Amino acid sequence: MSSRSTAERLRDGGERVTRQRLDVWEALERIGRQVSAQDLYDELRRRHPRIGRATVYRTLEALVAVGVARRFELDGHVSAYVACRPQHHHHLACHRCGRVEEIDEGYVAPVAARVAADRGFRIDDARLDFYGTCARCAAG
Amino acid sequence: MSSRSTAERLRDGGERVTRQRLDVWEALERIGRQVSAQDLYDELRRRHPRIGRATVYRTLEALVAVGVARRFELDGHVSAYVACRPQHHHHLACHRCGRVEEIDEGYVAPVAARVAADRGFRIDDARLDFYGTCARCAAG
DNA sequence: TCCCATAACGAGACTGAGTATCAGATAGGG
DNA sequence: CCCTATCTGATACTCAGTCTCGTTATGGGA
Ligand SMILES: [Zn+2]
Ligand SMILES: [Zn+2]
Ligand SMILES: [Zn+2]
Ligand SMILES: [Zn+2]
Repeated sequence: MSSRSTAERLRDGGERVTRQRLDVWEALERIGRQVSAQDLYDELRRRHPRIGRATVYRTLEALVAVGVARRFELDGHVSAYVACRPQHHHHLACHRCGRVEEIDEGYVAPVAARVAADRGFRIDDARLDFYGTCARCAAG
Repeated sequence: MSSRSTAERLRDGGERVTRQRLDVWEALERIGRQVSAQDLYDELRRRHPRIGRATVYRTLEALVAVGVARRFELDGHVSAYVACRPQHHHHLACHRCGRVEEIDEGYVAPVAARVAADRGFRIDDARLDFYGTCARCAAG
């Protein structure tokens, strides 16, 4: 169950597991696409009217830190978050419907290795994001 | 000369060429690394005390729009800008010294083609960014 | 199970990046 | 040179994100 794996991830990262953090995670996963922190906060308050604004923001960063969510940048300088496989960093985002698909690490690793070798760079992190129109939106 | 090419780029994009826009471009290029809009504004006011805050922000977006600069996201949810070859989108950023090197499109295009074919995605734009330590910082 | 140190929560104040407004200035085509 | 659409800059404003601090609750240890 995904909420259990998130709880374990939090514990492994030295973070406490709280009701609120699981609520945030559940909402993020249920939405299933990229969403701004503010919109997620509004959504959460419908089911959990007492949840705090700061808690949502803090929790989203915690989820990113333990690797089950990822922060994006939207147009207009606003952050958005998406539930995400741990350690996964590469995405295919449809800017029509907002759906985010994941890209396997295998596509990227060889490029990183070549760049590191060619430029003498020690690479700690990589981000590869493609933007376009998903198959479903292109059809419909 | 690079400022002339920037002027041409602005004109080609239907944007006017003003003294302030060239000043912003010149400062951005002289700095030669990623810089926040606020820091660039502070820097610009030393030489051009009457330049307006909004002008700097607007101009940076205009430079991005015509393809001679690129917007980054720094930690802490702050945008940073860097002078950039037109249409160039891929970078190698040293998080020790802030230097940004460019990555040739040739590294990325084959990956984009494979992803598009495998997933039925029509790709409009791609971002590939590597973060790590540059050769100079690793040595020193 | 109970305790308790410590981390997380929540209400609300605060910060500051970024934007809107608008009167005045200016680029640039005719 | 003129005219007008665009740009500038001073200022006010918005609102995403953070901080504070008193309260609550987790989770490890007795
Ligand atoms: Zn992912
Ligand atoms: Zn779509
Ligand atoms: Zn570049
Ligand atoms: Zn460096």
